[in-house]
Amino acid sequence: MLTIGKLGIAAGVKVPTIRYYEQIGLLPTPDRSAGNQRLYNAKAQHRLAFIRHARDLGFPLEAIRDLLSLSDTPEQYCAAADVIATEQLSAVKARIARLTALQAELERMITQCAKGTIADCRVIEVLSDHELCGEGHGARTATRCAP
Amino acid sequence: MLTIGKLGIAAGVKVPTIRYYEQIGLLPTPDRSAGNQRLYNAKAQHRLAFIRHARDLGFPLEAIRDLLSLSDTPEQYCAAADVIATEQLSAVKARIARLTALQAELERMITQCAKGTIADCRVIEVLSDHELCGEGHGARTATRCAP
DNA sequence: TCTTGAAGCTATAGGTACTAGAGACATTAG
DNA sequence: CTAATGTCTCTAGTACCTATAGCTTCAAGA
Repeated sequence: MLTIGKLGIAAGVKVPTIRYYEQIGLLPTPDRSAGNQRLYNAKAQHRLAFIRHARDLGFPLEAIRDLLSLSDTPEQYCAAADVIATEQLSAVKARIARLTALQAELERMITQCAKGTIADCRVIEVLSDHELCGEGHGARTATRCAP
Repeated sequence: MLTIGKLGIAAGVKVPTIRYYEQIGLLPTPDRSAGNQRLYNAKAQHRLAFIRHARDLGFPLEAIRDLLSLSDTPEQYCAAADVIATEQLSAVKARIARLTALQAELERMITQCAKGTIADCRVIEVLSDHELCGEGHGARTATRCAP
């Protein structure tokens, strides 16, 4: 059984964040020690690691709640989870493309910087170019710049 | 000259967000029409598209402010610019590494989830398994995905 | 020209996902 | 046993928007 601090280290999540996840119902209320401290088992650690990775992937907490409920009721089809994952995948690919372009421009700037001023800074041009977006623009947060 | 609504459509940013960016000094105060409506030129549109893309890539507004200062003051000393660019470059590289790992994870998820019910679906397992993280996972804070 | 409906204005409040702080109790290393 | 660290609850604050209210301006059709 892990205390909340150990769990946080194991899963890579800060302690107040764990308590916050419990508060909003993403994590079940854990057992308590004689001194009222939270005690977590391996299953809780698994669940928290899942939440943390999904957040890293850009899933909003509500989507994570849905995914968890799908796994909590395994008789359901997985198509809903697959749809969410596929959406996130295209968003991730678009981000990688734009970051790679920005990386190239920053490297060019740093090289140029070795010789004079940055009079021809093109950072804005590089990152304001919609060509790197894919297509649709102006959707909502999670899927911006991704079909 | 664009009105704020047209600008929002062009750059993929909601109208209240544009006003918010102006309020916090990320966008300069624009000209106004006779009837007090904001009017934007192509330069403002470029700048807003840049902000939006940088936000999409996960840069905090303060980092964006730094990046914009590179192009706002091209005459500034290269040393200062170099510091900003180098800082941002390492942030960009870390993001690319992490996103690439996450892309692999998502692709694996989708493949494994292609058929069947949640009972066979390894979405939760894959996403809670630190072994499948790859490198850049946890770049945001030093302690995430700890051993 | 009038009108009507979308789009703009300011100001304020609310939302998501945390994060930090205070002050008290619990646990553990020396 | 004591000192240091960890955990408890609670409240408040942050970053970054987003929605609402109540008003004014603009543009296009009758």
